[in-house]
Amino acid sequence: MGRTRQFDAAQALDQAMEVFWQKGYADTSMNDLVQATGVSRYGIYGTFGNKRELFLAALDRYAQMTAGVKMRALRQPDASLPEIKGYFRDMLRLNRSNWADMGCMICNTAIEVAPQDEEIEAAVQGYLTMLTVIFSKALKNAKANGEIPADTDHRRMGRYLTGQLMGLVVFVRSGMAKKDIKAYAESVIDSLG
Amino acid sequence: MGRTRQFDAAQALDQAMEVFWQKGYADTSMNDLVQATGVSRYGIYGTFGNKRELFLAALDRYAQMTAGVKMRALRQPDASLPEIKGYFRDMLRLNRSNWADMGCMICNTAIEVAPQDEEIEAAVQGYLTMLTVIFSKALKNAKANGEIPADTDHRRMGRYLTGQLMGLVVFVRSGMAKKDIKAYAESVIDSLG
DNA sequence: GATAAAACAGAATAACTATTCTGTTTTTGC
DNA sequence: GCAAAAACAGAATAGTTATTCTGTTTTATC
Repeated sequence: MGRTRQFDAAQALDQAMEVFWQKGYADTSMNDLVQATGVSRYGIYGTFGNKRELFLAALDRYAQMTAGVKMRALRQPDASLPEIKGYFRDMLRLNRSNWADMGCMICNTAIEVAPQDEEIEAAVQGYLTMLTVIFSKALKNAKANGEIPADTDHRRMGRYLTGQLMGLVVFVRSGMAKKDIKAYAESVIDSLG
Repeated sequence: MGRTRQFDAAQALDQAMEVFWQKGYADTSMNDLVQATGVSRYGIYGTFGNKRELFLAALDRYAQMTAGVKMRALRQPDASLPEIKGYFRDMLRLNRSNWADMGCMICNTAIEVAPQDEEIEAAVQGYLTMLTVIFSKALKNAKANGEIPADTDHRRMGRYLTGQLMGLVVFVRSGMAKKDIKAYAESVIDSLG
């Protein structure tokens, strides 16, 4: 018995994620979240715990979305160099969409929250490792295909690409001119040979 | 006439800079600044205006310090490839110092504040351009010395290095394991040939 | 339809925020 | 030493914050 819930928790989480992604943790108020989700305080606290736990859930949702949607092609078992290059090219196309200058929530969180919260720091490390693993696997395939030199350390290069991606999303969020961001991304792509 | 100031404004600015660098803008309170600097509210407001103006001054101080101290060798008129590589190697040494995991204040500000404040966004762009110019000049010398191919676009490569540096400082601030950060930095250095 | 359980909207709380105000102390020029 | 100006410490203010509480409404089961 009891009244039925008036909102969709998954949808509310998506909306909360977008606010946290855009404004960061400290600058997002519970009021912002109530407004953005249309869910009352009661509903938010009852469903997600508190602000910090909601943030953790939103961050995880972001990582799932990134891996599941934006990196779909890159995560195919046979993905190799073309998919890596395609990913960096797609970033520039997304850059013209709604997400124009929000950057990457994992990177934003690494900068803003990780130094002050061990659990969130550990989560960020996990997501960064996930990115590195995704790149590494594609690089391993690229090596098998002869697309890159046979003596490439694909793990190390995977981390190298993750770092270059972080540079890209910093540029995006910093408000840098699109042409300069594009030139940077092309440098990354060109470096892959 | 009038009472003499009891504090050194330059020193207070340095201390404020360190707090902002570590905790970011939103999470630093005026109380934090009063405590860290030992200067009263009256002194801070009278000398620096308000929190935002103090932050701008601290950010500029940081950029001057970075360019003037950390990049001293790189800014010599005849600096070339060895100085670039040396800079990335030095970053790892600094990484074991007091500034262990604070990252780069320009990057932190790009992520946290730039999207919400046009003036600060413009300042960040200026500092990022400054970094790119410093790298570009050294790369131009490297080209003249035959250390890198003659057809290198040194401006573009300068920005590429700035982006890779941003990736590095994101890793540092994220709390990544030192060995992985080191491997990343070595990848950057190796990419220079 | 009655009842109990759960969800609701929004008021209340307690702590914190940036900034300003107040009364006191110190200093310099006379 | 006196007076005025400036700097001081810290109280006061007005606003915001995350979280909890209160009273009302809705729902599923009997």
